[in-house]
Amino acid sequence: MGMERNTIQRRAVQRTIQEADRPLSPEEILAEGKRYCPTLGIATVYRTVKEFLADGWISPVRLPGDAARYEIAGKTHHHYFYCHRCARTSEVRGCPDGLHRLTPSGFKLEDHEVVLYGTCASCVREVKEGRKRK
Amino acid sequence: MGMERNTIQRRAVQRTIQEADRPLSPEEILAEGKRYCPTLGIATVYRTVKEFLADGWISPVRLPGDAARYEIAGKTHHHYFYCHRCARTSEVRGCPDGLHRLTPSGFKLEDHEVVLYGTCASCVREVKEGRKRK
DNA sequence: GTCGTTGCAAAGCGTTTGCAGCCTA
DNA sequence: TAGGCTGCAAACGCTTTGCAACGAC
Repeated sequence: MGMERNTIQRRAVQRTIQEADRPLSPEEILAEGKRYCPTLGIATVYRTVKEFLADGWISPVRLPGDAARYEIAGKTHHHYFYCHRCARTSEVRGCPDGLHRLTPSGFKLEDHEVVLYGTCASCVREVKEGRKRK
Repeated sequence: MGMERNTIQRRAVQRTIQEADRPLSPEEILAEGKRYCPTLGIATVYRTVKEFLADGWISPVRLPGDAARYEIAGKTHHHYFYCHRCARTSEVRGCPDGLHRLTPSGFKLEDHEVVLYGTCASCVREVKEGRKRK
């Protein structure tokens, strides 16, 4: 694989992505990665992510209209829930039904992407707390 | 509605979006709009699009990894089929079932996006033709 | 004539790249 | 020690904003 030198920075990025339970944006990788390497820079994050992508070790998660996020490759098929309040992306298991029914006749369906939008559990909780205090 | 003055520029943007048979990016709106107003500037396009969005006249089309595009609002709720062969985006009516079933417990589902990927009817036909000739 | 609107240019913002110095092997 | 790797800062492309001039009403 492309990694020729095993540096603190690369281990930090690798570990960060590995330990995350959701796809991370470069900025999120930087913030978390600094816990393992305080001098970590954003340029290195971008360069390392690019390398890991080329290696096939991670795969890009592209939500409509949002910056790319990255997660370990080879996970089982899944989709995403995007919280518009905290901008975090959670993983969603399973697929909706009837995708083939939607496909126009004559078209060949090969893949699909589903993104759910709304408020995540912790934000729902915070909103409720906020209302109580008023 | 927000439009207080009926300027050439706004009419140009409005007409461009109205006459398009597909969602347009700001850059595409600028290029087309210049046919109706040669002095049209990109800043005005962004400002006008923002206004139209606030007015509810147009709605954003968000495809994964792609820049935002805009189309006339008020169409019935729909999704998109992206053909990876000709890179065209078709409209798909209806929604899959069981979206709520996918939503993690405690989360509040407010919206969703579905993108189908595959081969469109005319590309399916072309591929078949190609095979026959062999 | 007023004042909302425009076009330019500059500023933001996220991402990429050039480069001198650092550090892994 | 060599040269890949890093961090800084500048460059980039797209979008937003400040401002003086313009023009719809």
